[in-house]
Amino acid sequence: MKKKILISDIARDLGVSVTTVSFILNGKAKEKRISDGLTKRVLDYVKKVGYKPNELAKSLRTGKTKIIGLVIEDISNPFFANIARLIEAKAYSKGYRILYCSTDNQPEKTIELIELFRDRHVDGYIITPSEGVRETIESLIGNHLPLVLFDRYIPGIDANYVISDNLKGAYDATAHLAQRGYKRIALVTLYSSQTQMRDRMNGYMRAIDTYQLQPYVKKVNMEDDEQTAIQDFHAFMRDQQPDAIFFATNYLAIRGLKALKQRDMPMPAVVSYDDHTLFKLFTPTITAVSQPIEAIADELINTLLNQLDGKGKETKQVVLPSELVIRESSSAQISATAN
Amino acid sequence: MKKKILISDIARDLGVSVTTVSFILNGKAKEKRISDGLTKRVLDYVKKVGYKPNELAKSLRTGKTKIIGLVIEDISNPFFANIARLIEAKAYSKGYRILYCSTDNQPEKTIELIELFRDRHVDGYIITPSEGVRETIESLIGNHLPLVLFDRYIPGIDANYVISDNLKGAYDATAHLAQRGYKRIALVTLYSSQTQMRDRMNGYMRAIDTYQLQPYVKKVNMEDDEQTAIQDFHAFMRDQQPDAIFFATNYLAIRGLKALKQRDMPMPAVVSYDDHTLFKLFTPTITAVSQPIEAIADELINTLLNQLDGKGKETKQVVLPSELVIRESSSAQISATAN
DNA sequence: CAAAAGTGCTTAAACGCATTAGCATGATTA
DNA sequence: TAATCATGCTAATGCGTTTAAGCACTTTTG
Repeated sequence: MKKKILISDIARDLGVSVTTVSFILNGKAKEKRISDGLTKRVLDYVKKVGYKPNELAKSLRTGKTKIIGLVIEDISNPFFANIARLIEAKAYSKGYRILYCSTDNQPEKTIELIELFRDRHVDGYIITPSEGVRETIESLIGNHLPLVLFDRYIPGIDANYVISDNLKGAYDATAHLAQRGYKRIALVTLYSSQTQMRDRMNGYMRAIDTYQLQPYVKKVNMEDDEQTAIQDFHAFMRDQQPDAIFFATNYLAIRGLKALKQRDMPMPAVVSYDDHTLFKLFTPTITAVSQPIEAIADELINTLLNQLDGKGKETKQVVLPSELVIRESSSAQISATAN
Repeated sequence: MKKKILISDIARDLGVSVTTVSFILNGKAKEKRISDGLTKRVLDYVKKVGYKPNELAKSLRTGKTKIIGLVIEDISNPFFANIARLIEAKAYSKGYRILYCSTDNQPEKTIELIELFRDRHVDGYIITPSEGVRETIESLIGNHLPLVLFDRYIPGIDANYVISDNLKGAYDATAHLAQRGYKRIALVTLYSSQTQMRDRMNGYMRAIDTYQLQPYVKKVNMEDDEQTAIQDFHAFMRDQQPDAIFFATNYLAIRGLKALKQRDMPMPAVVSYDDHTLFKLFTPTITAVSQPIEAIADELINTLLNQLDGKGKETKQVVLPSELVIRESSSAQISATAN
């Protein structure tokens, strides 16, 4: 176990001061008018002995950690996992690393995690805010900490955010079902007042109004265990007999499909908010409102990097269009044969 | 933006020394014989003003960061994402946080990431090693840094690892297909000499021998773009006409299913190594070798925590059983009707 | 030709905390 | 009564960096 080399070792060995070595290492040789000869000598020696600065000491001194905190609802959800992946790649290429945690959308956990990151002095935050975190977010903004929210925002707070056009996406999905001739179009969503859910609900309602249909809304409690949830869903299907269902998230869709499969019920038409790699492999293939994952990740990391560079004083609020990907599950034919 | 409170502020305000406050904060009040009265007074004041120590300074001084580095092949792969999720939860409850990065199984990236974590002084490592990282891992072990490998190991290195029984899992899957009467059972795997792939190949081969069948092996290059890969796969299907396919990973299975779907070919029987939430929703439902995700995560984090506590001097190598989950995709009936 | 500016470095003070060694007091012991 | 000990705390140092300020020259400038 060879002992760690310090900057002072370099300085001593070369007969110069620590400061000089530090300047050279941080690319300030020219600025600080250090001779080319010495610069080269130091650089060569550093490479030769394989010296690497202690990042902790560096961070303590500079206040920068080159770490971005990613506070995300659930890293095992493909939508979030894919975005995380893209963010990670982009951040990496800019010299930033990602520290992440999943919140399960629980307020206490979210708050705790944000404070944790703050203790660690992360340079910036990318957050999917749960409910009840208004004060925490306000405090970050008050302290001028670089921050971007995504997937949802907090009404009344002037923060950067990147979301998809939930209202239009939900409207399009519902309108599509209506145009295909479905009359009893249900929405399956969460008990949640978060903006993305609220907007999807509004989009659904607007389409229902446009086509003068009756709304059928089933709200699901994510805390329920799977059995309860499935029974609950079966009851809803039995009572309301929808001929089409719009699921407000991908995991609701997956749960719903599972429940439908179990009971071998007449298969309604189905649309899911959020696409999934496997939806195109289902029988029938599943129609989905696909969010522009690359664009979201790009906007997120660019907005954050801008802030980190000191640019971007203005807050930036980005709403990206979602695209309705029409597949078999919402076509009248399939539905007819399935019935 | 209120100024950050320091430990020295607490000390000054209370008229005691920084040392005393530090002792109390670190639970050494009793050990250092500090009076109960003062202890309480300090604790109360700390709570009142909401003081939080600077974790960076703490880490610099103690050499501990309370961070675990998770170097994983691909966080957007559900198998890894789910394990990451479980590890995160367990680590969190023990006061550790997770810093993660995806390697894409590229050696240079893996090495770079490990060194990065080392620079950041993470306390421990959980790694899915790519090929060509032997020296890096040896160096970690040589420096007595707590470390657990998973999903695969590095032959000849005495490191902790947690893997599933790939050989038996692959054998069972193949044997299952053979017992169902399939004669032309193909293996689709990667160009890779990593242990998990090697063992799955060996398991397949052993079953092929047992049932005296002919092997049909298709190796896939993950660097190929999707179109090339699909064409390649179609060619293999055309030439070899397998009646059953065992995919060595979940993403190979997904790619394969996609390719099969595109061409509307006669559907072979299918088994995938690694299960997937959605496999039970497919038509037909997909038979899979399911790895014990919870057990893997538990073993991983426990082994690491033990090392971090200074216990567990002995290296620990855990092989957990995989379970064959039989569904429709490998039943002879379905296959017959699909043909 | 004196003052200003440039040159190529170094000194020393942070950054915020943990920790070792030690010091002053009063109580106990011999 | 002096030596010893327990008590309850503090001074001082170290962790590995960055960086503002400075130093002793030489060169340029007005």
